[in-house]
Amino acid sequence: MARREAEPTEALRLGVDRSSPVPLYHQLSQQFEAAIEQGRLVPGSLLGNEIELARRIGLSRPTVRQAIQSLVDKGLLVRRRGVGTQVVHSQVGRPLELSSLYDDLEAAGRRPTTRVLRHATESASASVAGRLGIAEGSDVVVVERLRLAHGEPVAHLRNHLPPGLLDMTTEELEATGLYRLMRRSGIGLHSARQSVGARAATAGEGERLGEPGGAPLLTMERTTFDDTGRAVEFGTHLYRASRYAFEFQLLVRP
Amino acid sequence: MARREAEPTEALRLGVDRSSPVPLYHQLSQQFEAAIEQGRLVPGSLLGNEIELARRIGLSRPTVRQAIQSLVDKGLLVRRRGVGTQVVHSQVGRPLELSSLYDDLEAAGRRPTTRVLRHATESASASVAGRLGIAEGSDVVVVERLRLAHGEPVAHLRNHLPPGLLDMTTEELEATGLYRLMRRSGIGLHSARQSVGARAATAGEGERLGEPGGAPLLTMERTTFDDTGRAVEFGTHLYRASRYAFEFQLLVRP
DNA sequence: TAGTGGTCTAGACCACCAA
DNA sequence: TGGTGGTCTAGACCACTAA
Repeated sequence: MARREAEPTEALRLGVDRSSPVPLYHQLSQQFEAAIEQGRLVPGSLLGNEIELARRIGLSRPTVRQAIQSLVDKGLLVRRRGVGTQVVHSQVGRPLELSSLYDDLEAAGRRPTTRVLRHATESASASVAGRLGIAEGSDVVVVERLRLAHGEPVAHLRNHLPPGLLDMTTEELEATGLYRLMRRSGIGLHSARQSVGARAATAGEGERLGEPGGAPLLTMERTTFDDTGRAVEFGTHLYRASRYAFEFQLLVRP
Repeated sequence: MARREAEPTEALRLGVDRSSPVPLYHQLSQQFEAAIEQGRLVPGSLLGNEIELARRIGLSRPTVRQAIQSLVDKGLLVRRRGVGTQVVHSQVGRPLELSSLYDDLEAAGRRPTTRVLRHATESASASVAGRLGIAEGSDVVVVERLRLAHGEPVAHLRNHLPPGLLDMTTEELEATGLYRLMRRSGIGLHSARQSVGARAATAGEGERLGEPGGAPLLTMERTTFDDTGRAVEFGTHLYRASRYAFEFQLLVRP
């Protein structure tokens, strides 16, 4: 006997526009994603089998699979052989992204501002040169910034960049975040290696950040790579632990 | 004129075993990955075009593409339309994984051991119930452990688990990590929401961890979900900042 | 046993990039 | 202008799950 349960996707008006330059699988995955986000596809509901889905929408099965796979990769759907494809049971948060403090603060409505403390070119120390994969003693751009939220210090950011990579003004650095400037100038950010730790503030660090000496600080070191694998930035950052924590969502690699 | 450069993959002895139960695309991607790791494919080298590659190995192009795509997802390869597929220029570290302190310490050769301080069932507080998605006041399993490396305290771990999920003994908890126990009992870990911060140690916390009161500690809160999206664990952990930092690799979502 | 996703094939046309 | 990856099709057989 055929298990004839209500097929939630039947009410979804799925379809694609073949005259659009947007890939068909992407159009489809966006429709599924919107339906999940708006609650039209509730957690646990089945998408229906791929072959029937493909027939109904007028696509081939591989294309439908590609759409579904992209949402599985995002953690929104789960596939079970012999069972079907379901919406995951609980709300998954934002997927992990290369976090930008500026964007994080702005998204939280905390009105980020930046004070540029230093913006210069100097010769690379061994440690900086090693992180950026350039020769020791060659030129590097150094930027030190104080990041504030609602006028209160949140973090002290020190970045080293390879020379000639990014032509930015101090005004631009005060108006937005470093990652946005990079993306805007066509640098394709790809990955980053991060180390997050903690230590007590020195007297000078405490003064800059508005904390007493010895106060706990979050530390982050990060090297960011573009999509050819070249280092485009090395950062050494200090965060007021009383004002900031890193939040992120991890997906397990199968 | 045909650009006839040395084709590094020609010396790679690529091939698949069709009698193996391992998927063909997976066999192929493993061969590429091994070649990259061993330096037989150096950064920047081209893989050769997909159609020719498929012909030489005796696979269809989609299968070869699937193999390549999995390495692109891992950050080992870069595709450029009109150019080809290249090995990324710098060695990328381990991809981001749901980190297990036990595994991290073991991989670093730091001989992790565990002392179970508490292993009991109690009724869920509002905060714990909310994180685990269960009713307030219902039973939860609580585990408190001290994790040591080379006999020195590194972290204090407190976990809450929904009842009936995992039947573990105190001996098992002393012998291995919680994630390994979960995987061993068939729980498919899927994702986690983490928050990492810092604060000063209280006198009691300092005593347990071998730090003076007021010493900086790394804090982590984590809720872990299985592949149906149900919460399987909520943890509140304290790490000695002098002995431990989180290291991880992030990939930017395209 | 019936139904599902997992894998694989052999083509096709298009969009982008470098020379 | 030629070569590359990006997308798409219409099938096929297999492995796993639930009943």
